[in-house]
Amino acid sequence: MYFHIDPKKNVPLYEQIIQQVKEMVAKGILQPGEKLPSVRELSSRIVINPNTVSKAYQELERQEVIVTIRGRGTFINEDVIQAKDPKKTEAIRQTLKQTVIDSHYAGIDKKTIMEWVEEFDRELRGDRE
Amino acid sequence: MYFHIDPKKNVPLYEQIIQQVKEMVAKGILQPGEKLPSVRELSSRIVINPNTVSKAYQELERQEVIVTIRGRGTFINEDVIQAKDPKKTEAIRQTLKQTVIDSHYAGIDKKTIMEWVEEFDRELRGDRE
Amino acid sequence: MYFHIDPKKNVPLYEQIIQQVKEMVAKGILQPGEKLPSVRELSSRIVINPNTVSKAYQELERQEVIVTIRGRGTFINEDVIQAKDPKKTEAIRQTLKQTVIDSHYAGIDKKTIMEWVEEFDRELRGDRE
Amino acid sequence: MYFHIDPKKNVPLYEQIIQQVKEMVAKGILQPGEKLPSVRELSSRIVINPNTVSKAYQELERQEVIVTIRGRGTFINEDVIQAKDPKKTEAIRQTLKQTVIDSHYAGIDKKTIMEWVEEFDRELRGDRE
DNA sequence: GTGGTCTAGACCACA
DNA sequence: GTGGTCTAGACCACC
Repeated sequence: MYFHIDPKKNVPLYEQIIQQVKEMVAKGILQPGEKLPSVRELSSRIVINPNTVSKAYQELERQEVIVTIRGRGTFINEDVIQAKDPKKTEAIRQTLKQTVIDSHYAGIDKKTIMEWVEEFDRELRGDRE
Repeated sequence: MYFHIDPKKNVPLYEQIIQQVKEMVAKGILQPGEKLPSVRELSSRIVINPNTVSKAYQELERQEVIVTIRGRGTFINEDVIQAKDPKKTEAIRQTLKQTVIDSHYAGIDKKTIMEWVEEFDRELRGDRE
Repeated sequence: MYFHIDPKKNVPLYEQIIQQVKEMVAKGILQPGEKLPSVRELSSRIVINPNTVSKAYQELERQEVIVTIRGRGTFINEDVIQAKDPKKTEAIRQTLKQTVIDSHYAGIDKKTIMEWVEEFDRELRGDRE
Repeated sequence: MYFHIDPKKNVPLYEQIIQQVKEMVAKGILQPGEKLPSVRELSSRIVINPNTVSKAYQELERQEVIVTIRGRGTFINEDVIQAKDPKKTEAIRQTLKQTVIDSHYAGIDKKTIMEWVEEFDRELRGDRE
């Protein structure tokens, strides 16, 4: 369970933590019920301010990816929610549209995009379902 | 040639302009050599600070999507560059990966993603190639 | 006499115990003079730290809901106090106000709130008075 | 548009801000589209750290009570959402239940509770609908 | 030990 | 000017 945080990216640090936890959960690297490192531990491990880790954990809890139990720690939620939120869906659609346009300018063809989607999807679902 | 700018989105205004110009060029709505509205005209039309439009145009010129000819105006570049920049490619790959993960949490399956990619790609290339 | 403790709730564990004891007393499920399980017994039954149970009992005793007789155990107080504490009254008023506001945002109308109050009140008083 | 923040309450400062904004919006004191004081202004006005105000505003935006426009400020949302979230509804029900129980111990009868609900509800809806 | 809140002060992107 | 992010360091409630 490794975190790769890059302060040089323009993605906020707390957002990078969120993304990586969600990725690890989706891939099954983090199992439901499993304990996450404490705020203090993770913050010292990736050399970052505890508040930043805390912010990431709170957002993850809001998204129901993790649950925090007072005085005990934070844990991966037992049942991962897959709520169909129309707004969220539209946001993803727009991001994807922009990605396709950007790919066009970067000389990446549709076939490559399709292969990448296959690859990422396989990483998430292929090995367990 | 219509712009849909939404200040409520968390995408910066200048970025929204950039995206829409690039989309219109990629779709062929804006043809090479075609003249863009002046900074002042566009800024008054979409009710936005001229500096913001100016920033968007500067960035578009840096990306070689448009060219500015002093005293004449700004125009769509004659040949759209499709440079294969490894950094840009990797950035797109990462964005796509995150989109696939987000889709997983939003309950959007691979099939839907694939269809969307098809749809967006068709909009860009289908009608002219 | 069952306890339903949920560590995932953001209500502290000791507070959940307090609330449930008070509810059972108010409903008549726990009768005046009745013996409560010992700290050790209850803590092992609901799988919780004994200190947490102890804290709940101490607070219940402070509120004169229960009394502890050294060497004999803890018991429901013979006469439930209904002291009119202006501070407490104001606190309840404020909580209720916030609940009405939250209901407004949650799309719950006044009628529903009234029905719920009726329902909860009936559970407390209806069956015995 | 006055804020009454009391650091002595055990309700977090940022939560007090959230509650008061929601109350003012529900009462019509703050109209849709109206601008809220900037983070810096409000923080200096109620003598509180800007980060605390910022946290309150971000949570209010998440709840779609306000919208923030980059570089311009924060505004009351044009259409107040009244989403029926079962979890939220259940949480309100539980809070109300606890309030009724607490009222029982405080010697407050059902009639008083009903009157208070009437009073608070009138403040929210009575004057405009 | 755990996470939650708050302060003070800094820097940055955006308009 | 606006809000967003991050750091450093403190205090508190809970378990």
